[in-house]
Amino acid sequence: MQITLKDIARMADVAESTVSRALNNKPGVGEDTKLKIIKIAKKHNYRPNQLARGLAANKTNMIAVILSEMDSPGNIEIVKSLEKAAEKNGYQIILCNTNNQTEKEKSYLTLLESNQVDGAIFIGGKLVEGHLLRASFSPDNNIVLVNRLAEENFFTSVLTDYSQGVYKAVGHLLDQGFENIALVGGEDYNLIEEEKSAGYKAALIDHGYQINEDLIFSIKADRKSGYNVFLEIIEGDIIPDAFISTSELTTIGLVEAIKMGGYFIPDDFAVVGYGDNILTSVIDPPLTVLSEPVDALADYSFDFLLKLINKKMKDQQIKVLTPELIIRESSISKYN
Amino acid sequence: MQITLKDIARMADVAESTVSRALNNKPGVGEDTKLKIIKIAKKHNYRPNQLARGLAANKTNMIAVILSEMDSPGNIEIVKSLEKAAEKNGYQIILCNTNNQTEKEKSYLTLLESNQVDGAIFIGGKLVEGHLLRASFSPDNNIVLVNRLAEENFFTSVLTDYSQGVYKAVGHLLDQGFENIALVGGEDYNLIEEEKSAGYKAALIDHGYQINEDLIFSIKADRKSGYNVFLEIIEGDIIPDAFISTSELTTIGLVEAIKMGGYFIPDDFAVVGYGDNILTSVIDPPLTVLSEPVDALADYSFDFLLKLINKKMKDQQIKVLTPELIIRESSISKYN
DNA sequence: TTGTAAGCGTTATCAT
DNA sequence: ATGATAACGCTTACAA
Repeated sequence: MQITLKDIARMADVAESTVSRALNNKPGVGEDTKLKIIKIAKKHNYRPNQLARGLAANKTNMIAVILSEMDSPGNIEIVKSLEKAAEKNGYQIILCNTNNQTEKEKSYLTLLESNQVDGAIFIGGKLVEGHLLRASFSPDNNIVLVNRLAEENFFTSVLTDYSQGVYKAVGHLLDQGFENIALVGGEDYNLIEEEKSAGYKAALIDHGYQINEDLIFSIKADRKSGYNVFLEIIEGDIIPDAFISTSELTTIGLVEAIKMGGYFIPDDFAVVGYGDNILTSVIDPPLTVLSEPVDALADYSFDFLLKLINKKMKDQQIKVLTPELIIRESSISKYN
Repeated sequence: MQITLKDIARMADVAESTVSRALNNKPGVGEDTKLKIIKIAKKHNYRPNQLARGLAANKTNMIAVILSEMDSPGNIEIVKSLEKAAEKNGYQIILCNTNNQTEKEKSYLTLLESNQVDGAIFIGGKLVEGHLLRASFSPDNNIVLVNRLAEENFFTSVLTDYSQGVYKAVGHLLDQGFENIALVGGEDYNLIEEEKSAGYKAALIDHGYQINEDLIFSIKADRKSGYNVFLEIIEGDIIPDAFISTSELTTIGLVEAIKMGGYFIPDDFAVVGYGDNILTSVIDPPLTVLSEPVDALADYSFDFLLKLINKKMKDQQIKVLTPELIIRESSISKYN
């Protein structure tokens, strides 16, 4: 069995409460008794039982980070950044992966509802559903959303401005002389997808072009779908000369399909992908990408969560960050 | 405030213990009272406080998975597989990333020592150090090691047989007519690196070749080091015609450097990489790789941990799994 | 079948 | 400055 507060109290010949105060640096302990207690604790490698502590203090110093998708290096980057912020503030992170399954999300939500964590950050995922919305109604459930939208915007959230991102990408491709730009977005009917196509359309119109709905594709955000959509497209009536792909995995698949078909990037098709990370960086040729502000997403969301936990958040906060367009070979026209 | 057992007991007009029994499907509750209680609990969306439950029962149904490296897709695959196993057995996973930092490992170890988790699985990382060894002495600390060695083998562990893996790779390359095979391994002086070079040497000798120590390289297991080691090698005296790279990230860097130098794979240099996953699959040309048995690693390690937790492990167990050589274009000689 | 009560290891309140 | 004690929400003998 582990050594407990009580044991230490006995050994130091003081009350448990004194030991607790001493070990937690709380006022009201004599300097010498404090030293004595600390020494004994160290000697016996004392570790406070966090369950008991959490139960008594109603605070665990743990937060849950709930990930919709673990195969996205961009998400992993956000997590790593969150880890740093958490460590700096004395919090530990529980990382949970839902694989976009609502059931798993519900199950992880109980971490919050059963007081195992002080708050939760949800990264990515589908439009917020009822269970999350209901949970958010309790002021005890501190929730921050990252890159995720809800019909009604009750949530403290940090968002990437996909609309702006796609707008930039379209502008760049038009500059390069590409005129038939296809948008490959996610299939989930949700507001984020709407944003993407809004940015796409706005950019085209602002530059004096027509919108062709047949060049907007909604597919599952995985590699295979990215691959298949290209096969489908080249069988179609309108063949684009450029692609904007708005998820990491579809980008991978799309590029694969293009190369497998014997076409060249950017000569036959220009490509703007998503996410500036190890996965997209391995692709040949070097890919122009919309780069997510991963560190800022992490910093803002952790900061918001901390404020929620400490009841320092007066009004609901929403922070919108703009992705950066990093231009590389895959979108540079040979005619330029 | 959340609703508690006591509240439900009051509403149902029974004792708390009865509620506890009813909600935990324990014997000794009348069918009708049980139904009544469950109904009330459901109606009020009751969630047991897991801290209190863990404190009372000395069991949290959570395990920690402590990852040395989050950028390795292979490790992520193991985690995903562990998640499935955990879910099936009613456990929740706390995922922790140490980034190979001993300090972080120590800090996460307190999850075990402070009873927040029932056990821990350590994936990858350096040779086991004192803190882990000491922790393992307490029978309360249920620990399983995956792909990690200790000087003294006190740990329940699941291992990939890197020696066998490299042995296979060398044999294959020799078959293909490559005769100057370089081994690019990790820098950490630890037993795993020794195993790799042991497999390398054994294969060469068994096939009647000499060993050239200058063809064995020990570098940091990251992308940049993989890149740099190639630059260094082509400046050297002996130029190899094939590479075996034993980590995912060095493989990426190595291939990059080869291509950047204007060389072709496999014509100028054959390459056998490590890890059959999304990252290595994106590389052009398709890479011959040593494929880690990720699912088996996960299944065995979770199974072992469960046995440890339930005190069903009689003797210390060590399971060794052999990686598979998946042959693709990058190691096929044009002269064959 | 059901209730009573002790106990898990802390923190926090109130005396002293 | 220190101690005694209740409380956190649950589980589990033991009693009824």
